[in-house]
Parts: sequence; C-alpha cells; structure tokens
Amino acid sequence: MIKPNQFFKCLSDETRLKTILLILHEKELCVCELTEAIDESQPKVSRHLAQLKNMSVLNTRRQSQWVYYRLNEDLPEWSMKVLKTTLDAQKDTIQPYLQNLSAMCDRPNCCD
Amino acid sequence: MIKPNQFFKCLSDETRLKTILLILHEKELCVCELTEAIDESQPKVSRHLAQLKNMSVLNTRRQSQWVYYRLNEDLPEWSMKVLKTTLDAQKDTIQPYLQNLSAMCDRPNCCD
DNA sequence: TCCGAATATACGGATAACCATATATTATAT
DNA sequence: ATATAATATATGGTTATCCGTATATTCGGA
Repeated sequence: MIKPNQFFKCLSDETRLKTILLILHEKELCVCELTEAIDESQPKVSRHLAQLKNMSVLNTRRQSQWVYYRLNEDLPEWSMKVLKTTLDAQKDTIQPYLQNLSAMCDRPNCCD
Repeated sequence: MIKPNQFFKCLSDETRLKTILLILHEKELCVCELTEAIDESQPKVSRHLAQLKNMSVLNTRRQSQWVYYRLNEDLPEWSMKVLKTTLDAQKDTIQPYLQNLSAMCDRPNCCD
C-alpha cells in the first residue's frame, strides 16, 4: 500500500498531475492522447506514466498497438477523494488540455 | 496562490507531512513540541517549517521565546479539504506522535 | 517478413532536495 | 551584562529527480 507522502510525491510533478487529472476526468487515455493533450514529448509522458504505474497509481490495458492508462481501482479511498477534490478545483486549468484532446484528428477510438 | 503540484510537493516529504498533520490536529504547535513529537533534530524540523511558511502553507505567531506554527487560514478551500481527508485517513499513523506530545514534561503551556 | 506507428527504456548530464553539523539570532531571566 | 533556551540559518556533501536524445520493443498491416 502506497504511503501518503509517496502518493503526494506522485502529484508533485506538473506533468504527472496533469496526466492523472486528465485520466480521472476521461476514465482512460492512451499515451498518444496524453502526449497530444498536454503537449509534451512522448518519452517524457511515457516515463512519468511508467512511474505512476510502478507506484500503483495507474493501471494499463493494452488494445492492439495502444496502451490505455486508467486509475488503479484499488487505490485507497482517501487518495481517490484527494484526486476528486483536486480535479474539482482544477476544472478550469485542465480545460485547454481537454480541448487539445477533442481537437485530435487521428484520435484512436476507444471502443473495445 | 500556490500551484497544486507545489502544494503536493509540500506534502511529499515525510517530515513535512507529519508536521502538517500534527498542526492540523492540534491547531498550533511550536518547534520544540514538533521536534519532540516526531523525534527529529531541531534544525531539520525548523528547516522544513521555514519551507512551509515560505510556501504560505503555514503561519507563525511568536509568544516570548516560542514560535508557534499553524495552518495559513488563507489556504484555498480545496487544499484544506485535502489535508482533512489525509488526516482522517492517517489518524492511526499520527497516534504515537500525539502520545510523544502529551508525554512531554516541559511542554510550554500555550495560554496566550 | 518487412515496415511504420505506438510505446518503452537506456544513458548522461543538469538541477533540486535533503541532511548533519556548526553557528547565528532572539528572547528571557539573573 | 551575561547565560541559557528556543529557533533560524549557513555550509558542504550526497542522493534523488528530471530531462533530452537516442534506441528498443511490440504490434498490425502490406
């Protein structure tokens, strides 16, 4: 089980926090979607996602060539609450990233 | 106004998180109380407290030779909520530190 | 089987974070 | 004035974090 300060360390990096909030908002996102949404390099995004997966904050699902990341549903209740509280307060902040998302022309359609 | 990821960075260090949760629980604590409660060196505690004050997470009140730290009441609502959620989930964890506190024989009495 | 797209990892370097120790500051009491 | 207690800061060293770039890996389609 992740220690509270470790969980907060996951949220202490701007890139990681953005990806987590976006994933919370969208339920599930693949690497290329996140890369496009927050406009960061693919290795950078991938590295942070790997870190979050390693810390059991995120889970992955592979669908053909895409890897979808979502929140680990086994996260303790309090940490989910923290994320929801933060998302609520940051709705405006992530708005532009959500727009980048919907503006993607080659966005993979996520129907299983 | 503190950025969310910066706020979380404040909580990402174990010493800082302990002090913040204890202060939230006790409303107000001075350096020597915190030092005794979490059993860390005075400079270490002082340094982290200075950092938290610098980030506008904590405020200070001087009473003769003691400096009391409390939460900055201007903290945004969402971050207070995050702290309360965390404290709620960590009640057991901080229990031993609270016991150290009440076991202090030379604890300064905090009546203004 | 070979190519391209999506993703992951390795490597090296720059910066930040953290610590222990020593020392400075501030206030109180004698 | 001086000593003592509480607190703050400075210094130098160690480790962790983060990044860009280059390179693997994995999968689907031609």
